[in-house]
Amino acid sequence: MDDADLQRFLDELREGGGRVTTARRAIATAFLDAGGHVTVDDLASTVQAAHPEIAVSTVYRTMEALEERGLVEHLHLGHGPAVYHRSDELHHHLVCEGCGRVVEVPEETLTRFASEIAERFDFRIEARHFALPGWCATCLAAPEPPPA
Amino acid sequence: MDDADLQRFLDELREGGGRVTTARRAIATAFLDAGGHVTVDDLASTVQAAHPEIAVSTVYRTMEALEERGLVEHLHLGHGPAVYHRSDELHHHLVCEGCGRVVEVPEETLTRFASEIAERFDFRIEARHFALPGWCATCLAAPEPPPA
DNA sequence: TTAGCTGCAAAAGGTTTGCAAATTA
DNA sequence: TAATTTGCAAACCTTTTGCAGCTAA
Repeated sequence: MDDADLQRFLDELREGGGRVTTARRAIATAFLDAGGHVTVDDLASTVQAAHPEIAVSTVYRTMEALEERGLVEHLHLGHGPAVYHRSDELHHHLVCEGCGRVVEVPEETLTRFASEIAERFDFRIEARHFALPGWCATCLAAPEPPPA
Repeated sequence: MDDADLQRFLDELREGGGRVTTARRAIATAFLDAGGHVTVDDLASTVQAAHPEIAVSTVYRTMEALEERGLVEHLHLGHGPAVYHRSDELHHHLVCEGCGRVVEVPEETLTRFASEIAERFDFRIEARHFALPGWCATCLAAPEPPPA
């Protein structure tokens, strides 16, 4: 993990009048160590190994605080819990409905599609908050392929 | 509502060894009357007006049975409960994260984008199960526009 | 000192499940 | 009759909330 990142997270927390506590330091560290697509539950387990007293609700509230400051973002991969990732990673996500595998696709992959939608439907697609579902090649070839 | 549709729903239920009960008839009727994008809760309320004893769990199980037979499909519009629609309406959905408005877009709107994704990422997008989030023109112009 | 956090426990939503009793075919 | 459904209640899972006590600034 990059210590500078942790520093930045904590600094930004303080800047908005927030406080840096043991829990927040531990959660931010766990998050940065994990490197993408972590659930609150993942973070809670990691953090609780060293600090069993840190509550899940604190993890929720800490991630919320980081999100308000624009440091992290959550997204929904499908059913199940939301995952968090650093907000400086601007990619979209494809999720296989068969195996759950996540494929990251660069932002600009959607550019043309998004402007088509904007033009025809007067609607600005902002597809980072929910993953695009579908089927990966492996699952398409598998014994139990997707419906239709 | 089209009586032929109800008939078809009930027939298909019977064909697979399923049974047609008072509850299922009432639920199917309520669904067809509603005409798209109904939650289980919507259906339960409608149905319970005449049959207070019909349980929500029965509505879940009935819609599941209809879905297994390919008559209906559920999709997730965002947070909140899933909605059901007839599976012969093959469109995609845009949902405004500001006001919740749902815009239906024809299947083929995604064709080019989907083949681009297929080619570049070996992944078949199947975006009917989750709506595409974004912002409608009204909310974009509103006092509190979307982040970023 | 005092606004801002924390832990805990409880609650809120949406959905699923177990089971005995009722019903359909 | 035998297999399927039902109603009810309880459980589940993720997330949110209330609140008294604690703590960073």
